[in-house]
Amino acid sequence: MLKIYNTLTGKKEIFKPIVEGKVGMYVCGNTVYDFCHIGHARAMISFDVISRFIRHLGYDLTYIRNITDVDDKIIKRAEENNESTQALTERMIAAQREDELALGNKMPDREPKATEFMQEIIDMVSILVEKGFAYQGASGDVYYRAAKFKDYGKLNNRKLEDMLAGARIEVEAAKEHPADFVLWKRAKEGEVAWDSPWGKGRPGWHIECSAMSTSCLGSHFDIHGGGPDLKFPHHENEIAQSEAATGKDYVNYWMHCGAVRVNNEKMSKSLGNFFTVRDVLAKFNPEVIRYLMVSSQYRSPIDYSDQSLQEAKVALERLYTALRQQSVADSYEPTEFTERFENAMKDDFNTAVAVSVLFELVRELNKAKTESPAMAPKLAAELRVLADLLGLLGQEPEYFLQNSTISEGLSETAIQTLIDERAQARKDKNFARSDEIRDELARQGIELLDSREGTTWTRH
RNA sequence: GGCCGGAUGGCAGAGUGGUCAUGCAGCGGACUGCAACUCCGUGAACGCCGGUUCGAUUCCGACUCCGGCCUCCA
Repeated sequence: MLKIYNTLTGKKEIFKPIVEGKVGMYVCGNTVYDFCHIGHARAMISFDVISRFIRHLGYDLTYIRNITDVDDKIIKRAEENNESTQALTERMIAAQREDELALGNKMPDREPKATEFMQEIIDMVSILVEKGFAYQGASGDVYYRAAKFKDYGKLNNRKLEDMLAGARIEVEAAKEHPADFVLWKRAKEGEVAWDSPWGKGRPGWHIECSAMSTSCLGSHFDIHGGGPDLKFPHHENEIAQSEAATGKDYVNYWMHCGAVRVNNEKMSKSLGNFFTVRDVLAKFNPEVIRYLMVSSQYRSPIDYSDQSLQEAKVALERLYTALRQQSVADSYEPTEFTERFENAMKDDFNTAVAVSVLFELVRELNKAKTESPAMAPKLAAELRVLADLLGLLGQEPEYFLQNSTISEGLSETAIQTLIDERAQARKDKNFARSDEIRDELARQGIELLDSREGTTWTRH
């Protein structure tokens, strides 16, 4: 039985889909005006792992993740770059896909773009206007009337009155109430725009998700996820729009991953303290990032630093070392490790515990190599299957261990030449020369491992 | 000010009302020409003050500190 922490209730709840055996999940994706940073990577990886496990449990999952390709920041950035918004968003979408494939994610079933759902968005705004939940202000923008929706604030435990006190931003004169937000924004001269009953313009940020999720999954679906900074106002506003428009419950389980921090501060665009996925991929194998994300529970904050990446890398090396030169059986009987792994994952996707099970399995595998060789391939197979649920250990061990740091260094042939020379020296009992070679390679980050079968190496 | 979430061994990070997390680092041992890998063993923790309890790191309350949201941000 799967338990999920629901932001809406603040509790772990037993998961029960609306339609037995089927799950609809909508995750808020990125606004594509810049490269993905590590915070985006976390959200994408978290929900990838969640989707894998939901499927593993046998549910027929439909996983939707949108792309926001109309927005003020996109317009601004495109202007700065002197390119069209479309050229900018297309470039960034391609870059995102590249990053994500490198990180080992499986793609969502569908990635709807806001620009492809204009009619649905306009229709929903029209309904809200008709029902009195929206109005066109003096500025020409259409606003949502927050005070009219009695449950406004239910996701964040907030009351409209309380929010006034803390309002830090100057209220636009055209709004009836400070908490009102834009559904349709009037275009300025030269901006990308679509025709609407309220004049040429573009959708507000929140309405696109209400329209796309409803359009892809229906007006009431199981899971809605996103990053921690989307809880308010984005998801609160989505609830208000959707439930006012349809008169029905919108989403049963709201899920939010934790923040990635740098120096104990949230990594964010506005603080400018972000590292792009590309920055990190220049220094580490992408799986190292994935391991870092998955080694904590998805809701906990993660501290990002070179040191945390380095530690993740060392941990992964241990896992891969166990699979090195190890045959993997085609089939196996699941052991207690599978059960423990699955139980951890069923408890709100506790990947930290699931990963610890992987390490215990590895110890068992390492022991089996000498103590019960017939078991080893089966344990190796089990390890690979479980790790794959987290999107880990999909690479060839040799590849991971010998290329894990992408940097200039000794070529493989140069390394092999030295290893051959050392083998001769050892045969001649010239251990001084042998150690000299090993030390020299160690200085270059190459660690040698002697065994009966010969010498292998790992690049650190 | 309002609303959330934290505080665990040297570091990272789970979890539990009374026996094990796990990884890295440390220490002892096995293996090795010496190492490394691996294995075995081992020390080490639950912010502070009260309360409940036979017993609390785990439950309850106060306090201190930290983070997030309240404005665009995964």
